Amino acid sequence: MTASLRNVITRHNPITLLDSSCSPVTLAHVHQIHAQLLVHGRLNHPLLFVQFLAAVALLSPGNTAPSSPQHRDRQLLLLYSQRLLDYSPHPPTTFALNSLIRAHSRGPDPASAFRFYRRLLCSPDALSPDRFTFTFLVGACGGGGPSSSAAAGAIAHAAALRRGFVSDPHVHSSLIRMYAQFGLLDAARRVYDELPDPDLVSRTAMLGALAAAGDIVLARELFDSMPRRDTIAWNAMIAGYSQVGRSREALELFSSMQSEGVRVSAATLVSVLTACAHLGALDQGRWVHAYVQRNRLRVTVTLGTALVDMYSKCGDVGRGMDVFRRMEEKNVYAWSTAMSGLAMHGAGRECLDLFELMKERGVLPTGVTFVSVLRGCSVAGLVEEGRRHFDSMRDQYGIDPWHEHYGCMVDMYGRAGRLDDAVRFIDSMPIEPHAGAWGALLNACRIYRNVEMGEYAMKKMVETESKNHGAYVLLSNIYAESRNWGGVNDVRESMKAKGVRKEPGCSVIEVGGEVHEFFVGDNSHPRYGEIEVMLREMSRRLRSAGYAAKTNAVMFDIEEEEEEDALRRHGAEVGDRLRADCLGRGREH
DNA sequence: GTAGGGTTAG
Repeated sequence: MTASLRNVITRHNPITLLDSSCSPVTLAHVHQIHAQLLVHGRLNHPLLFVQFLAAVALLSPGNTAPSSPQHRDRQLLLLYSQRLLDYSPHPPTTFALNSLIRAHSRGPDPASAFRFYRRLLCSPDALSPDRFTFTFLVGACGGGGPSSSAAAGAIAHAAALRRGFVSDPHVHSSLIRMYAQFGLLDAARRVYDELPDPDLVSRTAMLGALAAAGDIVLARELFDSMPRRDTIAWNAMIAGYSQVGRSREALELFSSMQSEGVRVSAATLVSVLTACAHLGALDQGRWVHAYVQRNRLRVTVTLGTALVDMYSKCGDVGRGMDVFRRMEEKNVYAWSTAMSGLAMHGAGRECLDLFELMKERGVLPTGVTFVSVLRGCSVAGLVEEGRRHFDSMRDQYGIDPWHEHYGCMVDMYGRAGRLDDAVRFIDSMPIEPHAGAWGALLNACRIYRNVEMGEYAMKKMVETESKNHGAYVLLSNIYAESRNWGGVNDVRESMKAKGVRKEPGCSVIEVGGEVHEFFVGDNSHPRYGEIEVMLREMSRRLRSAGYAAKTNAVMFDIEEEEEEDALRRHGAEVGDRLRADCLGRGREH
């Protein structure tokens, strides 16, 4: 039960039917409380009446599946508070309407917050909006829900401007965040520049806006220029680095944060875990997990999800599932993350079992969930089941498949060797196939050595995305596997002619908490000499154990004699195996 | 009596 509602009951009414541990509060509870308050005549006090109204309105937020009983209850609670307002024995106040605007800003239809704003303006009691009104109203426009819109946000902004509230610190920072949510960086900046000396919160909001727009350099400049930085400001900067994939900088900043003695929060750790997941930095990720346990931090859904993701992406899916099982609350993010981890590690059946469990628990899948479901089917070779799930997306959940889902389906048919079905599937697509769909087909052609269809897929892929080097590399590998060196050469020539460049491959490994990055042919590491000696030794032992490097298909754009050498240092396929076989040993799994 | 900035899945 929320503190505010408890206060209403206990402070003013000694007879309470409710014990403080009974949460969540349902409509039935509210009826009981309402009855008690009425019986004791408490609602005759305007102040208590409006406090009750506000408490009921604010019980409603939360993202629950539309089909769940909690969701219906929450909707009804919102309606209940409106009825309280409609049938109130007291004239409405700005406070009461603010509460409803606020409640709607967190609900499923934030735009309806405007209904109460209008009611405020048109009220016969000459009410006027205050700084709270605009903070809630602007907040209702962002959020990214189905009814949030930048146009509504601009209207709220204009109204706040007309009434002189944009320099209120709360309104100011809400405006910056709202515009940033719509990707309107310039609008956010204009608001920001309006104040000569924005406070810490507005600065942090602007920092976040810059980072979200990808301007991490400016974000860092703002961060460095801040006269004061609290935990949230640090979090915003670390999250910014994590989100744009500058994971090492995220970890570096986290380390400075600690040496400066700034308090670390759960949100900090979530961003740090994202960075660890990106880098495959298992040791650092484990350190974060230990930190959580040592400090007895509550494993919230967000933190738990980040841990599951980190363990899965760093190769320890078992530990990830341990964390997942222990999580108290599991939302669709948590389930999708766990499913993605299982699919990633080839545990397709387990991924699908988890999907069934998730539905049983009343959690509604999203498009992202279905990406994991289809991957699970793909890796487990469950073509028919995959097809059923794919069809259920639209039929049962009203989700129109995205490019990713079509790509997964092609991959599924392709991996199963059903190349003709894959092509038929592409032909039947209601949207224009993207490079990824052709890429999946091309990859299947490589697996099943179908040169002719591979050439066709390559042609289509290049038509869709002329600079996609992946297409060239895949086709070149097909030629290489069939020992068609002329074909390999042709691909190389045509890449040169079209100015397509293959990005140098890059491997990342973490040793003793430090992340090391290696590009193809890169010998700039300070301990390169030692590494080289070790690689030779590993190569020798692998050979004596009967392992033959698969050089024919992997190589691209490298001279034959360099091949095996380069493979040991790098290589998408073989490099990973080397790493898993040799360096990964000794780690606890 | 109400409020703002940072955190999770492809």
